[in-house]
Amino acid sequence: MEFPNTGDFLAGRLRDKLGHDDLEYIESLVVERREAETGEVLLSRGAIADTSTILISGYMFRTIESGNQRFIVGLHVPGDFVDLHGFALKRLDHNVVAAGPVVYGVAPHEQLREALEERPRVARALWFATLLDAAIHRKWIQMLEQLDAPRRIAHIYCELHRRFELIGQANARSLRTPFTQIDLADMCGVSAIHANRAVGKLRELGLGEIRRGDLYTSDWDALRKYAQFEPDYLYGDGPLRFDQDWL
Amino acid sequence: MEFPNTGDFLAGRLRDKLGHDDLEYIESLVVERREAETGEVLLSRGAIADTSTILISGYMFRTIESGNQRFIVGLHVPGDFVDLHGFALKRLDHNVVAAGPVVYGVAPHEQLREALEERPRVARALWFATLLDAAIHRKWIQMLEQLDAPRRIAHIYCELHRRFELIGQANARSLRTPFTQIDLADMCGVSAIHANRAVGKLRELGLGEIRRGDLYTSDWDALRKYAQFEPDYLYGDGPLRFDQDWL
DNA sequence: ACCGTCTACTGATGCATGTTAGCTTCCGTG
DNA sequence: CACGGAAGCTAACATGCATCAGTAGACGGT
Repeated sequence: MEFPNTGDFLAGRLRDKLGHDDLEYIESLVVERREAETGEVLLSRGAIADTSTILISGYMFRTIESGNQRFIVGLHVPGDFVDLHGFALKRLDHNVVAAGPVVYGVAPHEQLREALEERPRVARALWFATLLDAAIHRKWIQMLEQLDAPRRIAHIYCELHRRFELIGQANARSLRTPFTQIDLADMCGVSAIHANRAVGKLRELGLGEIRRGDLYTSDWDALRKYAQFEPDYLYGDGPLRFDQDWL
Repeated sequence: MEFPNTGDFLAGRLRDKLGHDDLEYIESLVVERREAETGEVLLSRGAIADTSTILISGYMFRTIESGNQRFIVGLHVPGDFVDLHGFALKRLDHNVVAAGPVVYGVAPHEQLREALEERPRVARALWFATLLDAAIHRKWIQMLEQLDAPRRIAHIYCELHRRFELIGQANARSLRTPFTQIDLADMCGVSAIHANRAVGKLRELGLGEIRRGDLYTSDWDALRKYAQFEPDYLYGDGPLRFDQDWL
């Protein structure tokens, strides 16, 4: 994966929503490429940022700290802008942390502001990206209200798998992540011990084997059914399909 | 409360973020005022809307249905646009339901689109509103991951109280809502029976009395402490204060 | 090779919450 | 006034999950 101007690493989720020149334009906003290690805090709550960040490879967490405890409130996959909201809100209400080794790009707000003013299609695509984040948040709320721990874990992996499908990077029999069981626990709102039992239950049920964060399964459909996973909220190809005409 | 052109019922949360003429402009987008009864579904998942809705009085729920069960994933108070995201996403991923008797305004997308193009400050204020929704979603995720049922209920009332403060409608000793204990249960992801226990516990602890949805308390601070409520995420006056200069 | 640390895993016990069932109070309506 | 439905409430038992205690393997540093 080269950089810059390769034309295939950026704006993953928007890839088939925008024309070639808009995509190239978005790429051109990224002036620098950086790397970070597991656990590195890329953006801190309360800090004022003058750049926005796009994830190129790896995973990032959105976390909220509260009394020595960490809560994971969102996940990001390659191609996601992780802090577009920081552009408009100025100060972030949460942290952004590297879930494993990551590569990311940096886009100065100054140039983003210019983009918003001069490229209405790009402006709306970026707005769409933040609205998609909100839709995913809502699904997590429902997931936490409805599902028990094993199903929450299954749902998270199903969501990630679908998100990788949407950027053409899904694998038929596995999904590789750097997540520890502690990470899974912090996403699901359960203790690490219980996350371990939940992982054990998925194995026991024959739905999937999670080893060092990597999920191996022979039957995604069974896993999706178990987790009651319905992908509509990701605005891919289903009934809620994102309306391209609008852009 | 008259209509239209009263200048004081709309854009509650944006009131002190925009100038007078921008507020008037937003008001002018609302071409019709309507009413609805408890439980009425104002917007259905999957439907295509050509208008956006602003809540004038009462409460609305955002709900997701799943297998005969209803999950409440968000709340709205007067002055909130409840479906701005419907404007950009076209199809909604969830329902919007009247939590009690409501009055609301309707703004055609056509005019909103014009507003976005001709009034960059208004466009950014509306974007801010959707980002604020997302920040609230994140807080709910954390709340569900961290708190037990009594604290979740307390947190929800503290959040509502603060949101009413921000639009100048808070009451020092009470907060009136039309919520049933079933509604509270569906917000907290617990059974109705357990919501009842949680309400009983708050009463037992002397933190507040909830009767037919109305909360009476003599000590908001104690309630906030119990719920570990930190209002920063609402982007009011705290350290995360919304940056007016930016608009 | 040794040590400490991090991650995965297991069992025992208690609290939080779900489920089922039945009862009461309130309120609108015939 | 009688009635019925919806909301609030209570009890008894079952399950989910937290907590505490402890073991074992992987890994990096010395």
